[in-house]
Amino acid sequence: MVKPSSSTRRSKPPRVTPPADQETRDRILDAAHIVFTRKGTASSRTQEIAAQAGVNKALVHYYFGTKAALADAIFARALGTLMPRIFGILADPDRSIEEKVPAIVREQIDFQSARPYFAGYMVSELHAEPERITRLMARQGGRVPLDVIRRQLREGARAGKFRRISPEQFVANLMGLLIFPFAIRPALCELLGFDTPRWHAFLEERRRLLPDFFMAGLRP
Amino acid sequence: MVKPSSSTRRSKPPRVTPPADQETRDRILDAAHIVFTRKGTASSRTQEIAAQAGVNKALVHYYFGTKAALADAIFARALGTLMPRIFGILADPDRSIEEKVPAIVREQIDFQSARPYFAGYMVSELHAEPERITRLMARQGGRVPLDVIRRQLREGARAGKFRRISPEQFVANLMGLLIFPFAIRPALCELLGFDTPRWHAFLEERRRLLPDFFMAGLRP
DNA sequence: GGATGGTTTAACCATGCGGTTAATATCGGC
DNA sequence: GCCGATATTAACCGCATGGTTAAACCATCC
Repeated sequence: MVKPSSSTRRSKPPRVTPPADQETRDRILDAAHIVFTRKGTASSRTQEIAAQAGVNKALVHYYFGTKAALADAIFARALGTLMPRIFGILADPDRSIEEKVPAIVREQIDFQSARPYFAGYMVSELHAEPERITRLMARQGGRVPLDVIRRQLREGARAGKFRRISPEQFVANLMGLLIFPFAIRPALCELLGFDTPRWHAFLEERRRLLPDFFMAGLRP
Repeated sequence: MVKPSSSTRRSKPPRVTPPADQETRDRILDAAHIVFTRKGTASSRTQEIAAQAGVNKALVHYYFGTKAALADAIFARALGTLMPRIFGILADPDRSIEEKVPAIVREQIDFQSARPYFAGYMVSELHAEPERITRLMARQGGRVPLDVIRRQLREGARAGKFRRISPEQFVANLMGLLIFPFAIRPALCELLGFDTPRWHAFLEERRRLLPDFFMAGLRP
């Protein structure tokens, strides 16, 4: 635990916010991520996070002050992991929409498959505490960059390649198709009678289908 | 409050499960629905439900035994409201897919618009307690009726009208497109810079767009 | 080797909350 | 008008949980 002391340590001003040991800090963050994503913030116990991190409960408070602050950190981190994977690709001016959509589909199906609780967690938190995203978006990034995709959609429409569709609808459709099935996986499996292998088959099918389905939906 | 006594009352066996006054029972259910959908089961307090129902907290337990049981009741009720609206239409053998899709789109956008917390609540609960839906589906209905839609998709594909697509993918796509934006509304509004009027404009646009988008996606 | 200051822990505290209980209110039947 | 049942309440209980505290720990510097 005892790391070679924070490198950003200046000698004169006696620091106010303790930077604290980065290693244990990360251990707690990782533990919190596991617990929070699995159970949601409200049903998670700081004690369980501490245990998961192999650390005393008080230490969690030492590093993050309050459960809510820790929850914020985890949520912000999750958001920061997810959004660039979608909007990073969408904002690329050097790739056509026909290239971007399959790329995002592949990327997201891989990403979400590897993190079974991620989508459900995100949606749940969004619903449980809608103000949080306002707060967070204000602090960091801000709006999402839609100009590239807007331009590409407009040009495609002018060329008769696409139907007239706003980038907002485009994004809503894409995210709905990609994320929703993961967010409600247990229900979907029960509803459709999927066991785990059939779920994976479903995802494989989806990987092939979605790009065509989505692009066909774009055409007039 | 005091209703003309339960009609199902038999005189001999001293009833085990109290049928209890239907009117207050419903008042509690309605109150619980409001609180649970707004805050989610985990963050809701029985006290708040009681207050919302204008009733003593103990009475909630008198009627439903435990918070979890009440939560189950509310969730089952919500599921029973949502599913038939989608699968009732889908299972109709007398309407073509071209008729069903726009009907469901209209219906769902109206339904969800009138219940801003519904979608988020459903997804959250699904994520928080995945076993619940297993339990519930076993008790009531069971699987979802996909045969009609399967037949229609197959015939459409044979006629060259549709791409080859399984009813499972069909349903996943439809639900994702319809429900997801409502489930993450706060995030979507923040992300896309929507205020309330623009959100409604977005929904209007969506009402027009989705049937075409979806049907175009089906075509080969 | 001891003073200093960040790190970690065991023990503790206050309280919010789910659930229970025992007493009261209300009504239908006689 | 009283009886037996159900309906409703105020008061209470136990405990889990978020958060605090005071002490121990352990590097590092002089």
